[in-house]
Amino acid sequence: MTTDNQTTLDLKQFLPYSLTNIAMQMSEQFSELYQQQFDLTVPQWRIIANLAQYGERTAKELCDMAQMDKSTVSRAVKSLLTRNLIIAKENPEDKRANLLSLSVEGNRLHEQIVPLANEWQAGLVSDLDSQELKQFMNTLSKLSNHLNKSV
Amino acid sequence: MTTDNQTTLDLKQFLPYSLTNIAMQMSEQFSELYQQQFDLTVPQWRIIANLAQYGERTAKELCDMAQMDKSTVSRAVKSLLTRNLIIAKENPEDKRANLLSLSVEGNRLHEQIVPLANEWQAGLVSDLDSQELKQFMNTLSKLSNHLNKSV
DNA sequence: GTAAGATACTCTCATGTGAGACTAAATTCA
DNA sequence: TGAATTTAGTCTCACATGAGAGTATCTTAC
Repeated sequence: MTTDNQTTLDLKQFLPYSLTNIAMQMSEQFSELYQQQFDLTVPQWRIIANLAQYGERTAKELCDMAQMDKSTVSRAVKSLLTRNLIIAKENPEDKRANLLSLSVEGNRLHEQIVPLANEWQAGLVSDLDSQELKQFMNTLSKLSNHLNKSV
Repeated sequence: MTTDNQTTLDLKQFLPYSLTNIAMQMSEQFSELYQQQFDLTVPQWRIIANLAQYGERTAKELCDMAQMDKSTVSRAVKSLLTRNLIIAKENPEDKRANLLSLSVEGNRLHEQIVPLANEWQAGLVSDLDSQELKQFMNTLSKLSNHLNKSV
């Protein structure tokens, strides 16, 4: 790939541009699977998925893990609590920061979505062989590391 | 990569999730380069970059190219017009759809941003060798094709 | 050629987001 | 200890976004 630093910018090769486009499409298409069917917003789904994978966390930790604003998380948590999909437990080590975790219903919901998610992704990557996918994930995590370094 | 379709979802490996995170970080970090310095919003920058690369286009075409909502494009175009960064020319083939293009000032602005963008990306991918980058771009475009097929 | 439908764009309105003020709790430092 | 600072979370406000109505123009079908 030759890039002329002076005058030319190829958007297809420019990552902040093309990756944003692709990520938006993915998120949009995948979120159709849970939005109407399970009445979850994107932030709500992200919280549930993180609690399912990583267990008990505080709101702050969820902000950091999923790169969401504290207000967004605060609202999503509030709504998940009223729907009894998550549980808040007092944190013995810090009374400001409740420990959040999935309720039985929340877990059941998550278990319904997981196979849909895995199927969806299997379709998405069906054009790639496993070596290519592995390589792609690897490069992605290098990029992610680089971005986190410079913060 | 082994995935248990029944109960497990690894968010790090789940593309709608991890790609969104990475794309958001990229866009955020890169946009710092043009937001204050050149007083451009993200949609404004995207329009300028597309007009620079692809020449004269209608608002509708910009919507499709950059996956932006028609309202968002309409507002960004309006503002770029009042700032004289772009020019609207009547379209002989369709009086509803003006042909938009960069003005001299718009071009000058773009020429200032391009080297910053290329430098920025060069830093981002500095951990990758050129083969790895090429492969990554290739996989990205396969994913993009797949997403566009299913729309 | 005209009526009916589709399309490009603008505008209005409802909603979600993020910045920043605020409160309560924890930590640091003297 | 006690005072000053930091931190977690909520709330308010300003703003950007996207859905949908409205207008002008173009296309299709009879």
